[in-house]
Amino acid sequence: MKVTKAQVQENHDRIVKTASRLFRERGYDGVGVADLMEAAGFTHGGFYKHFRSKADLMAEATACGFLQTVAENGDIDPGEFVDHYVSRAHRDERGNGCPLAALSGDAARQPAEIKAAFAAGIETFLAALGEAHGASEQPGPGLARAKAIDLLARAVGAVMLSRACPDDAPLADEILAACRAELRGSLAR
Amino acid sequence: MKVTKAQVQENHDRIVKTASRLFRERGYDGVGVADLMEAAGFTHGGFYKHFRSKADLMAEATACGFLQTVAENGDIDPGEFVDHYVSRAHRDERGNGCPLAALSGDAARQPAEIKAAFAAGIETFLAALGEAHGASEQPGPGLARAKAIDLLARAVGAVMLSRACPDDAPLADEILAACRAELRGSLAR
DNA sequence: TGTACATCAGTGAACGCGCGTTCACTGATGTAC
DNA sequence: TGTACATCAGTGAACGCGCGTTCACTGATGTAC
Repeated sequence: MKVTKAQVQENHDRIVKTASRLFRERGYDGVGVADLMEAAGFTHGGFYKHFRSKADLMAEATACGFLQTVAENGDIDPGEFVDHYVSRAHRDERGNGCPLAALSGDAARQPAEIKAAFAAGIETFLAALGEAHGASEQPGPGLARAKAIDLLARAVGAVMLSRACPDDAPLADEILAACRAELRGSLAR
Repeated sequence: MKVTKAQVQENHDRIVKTASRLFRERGYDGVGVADLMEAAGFTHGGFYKHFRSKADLMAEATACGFLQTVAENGDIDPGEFVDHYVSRAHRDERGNGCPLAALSGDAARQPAEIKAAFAAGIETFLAALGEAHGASEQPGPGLARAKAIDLLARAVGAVMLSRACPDDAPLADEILAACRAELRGSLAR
């Protein structure tokens, strides 16, 4: 049965948001089209009325995840960002966390379409961090940008290494605590 | 046909080494048992004479990758480590590079068996970095360990973010350059 | 505004394909005498 | 040392299963008159 235009848009958004969460939880290859459509409340056949391919959705869902994450992390100063990002809560909530920490390992093996979504996401992140960072203490935009890049890489690396450890390993929490402390120290300088 | 005991061991090692390289190149899910055995010069049926399951091989191949990587990065000082690890050569040579940068995203979704191999690999890395780092300038072992963890997370994060960008994106190289410069600055302090 | 018809989002069965794993078989190796 | 036999690494066909994608169909929506 046909549905209203507004309903189509709403359904499309629901599929993308569901995919965005599931991809972050299980990886791109860990979520099938049928899985995903069922989780969004549909049967799998309708998928290709919304997307040309699974890769298309992957790109769209990735961009959606960045939007959500940057909105949550954009308007806070670097210290707050570190505490929020390099945390057990973030590590344990993959589905609502940053796509960089959840999917950048997968992205490296994906087609240019998906990699482009990551590059765009990183730039958005840098712009948000650079503003907060640069405004507070850095006069030169170039230096502030390099510092923002390093800050992001450190935060992403810390969460990823922590996630790679067994859930009950003390090392998993130690990594977060050590990186958080070192990052705070760097920001204070 | 049966083969000599020495040949069995040699074949086993060849399968593990081949898997270690292929997994780092394509991810755990990107390499099938048949693919892998063919790349090592065998037919797929013999796989289960060497391993109880694919997951078993994944753990063994991961440990093998860490051995190789720590051997290459263990006996150098932190500055050399940074230049070697946070480099275009490393980014572009996934198959012979560090398992942390190639597979820690995948590891987060794998069974405890594989995660344990990662935790062990990280500890080996920290021991190697901690010795070089701690001996040269740090008196307290606790601080040296936290610094080694942060150093590793930064290096891993930098390579992973660079790999997530399209191959021809300036951002990919910029990330490596910025993180390398910031890391060198931190080590100098 | 009311009617007839074309559109198309969503359904559910079906497609070919590659996956991890199992199995009967082969034949050189390793062992017991 | 020589012979008979059990072992078992490697072969290649086969298994059930889930994947991404296609397709004929349905029926309410949107549109043309």
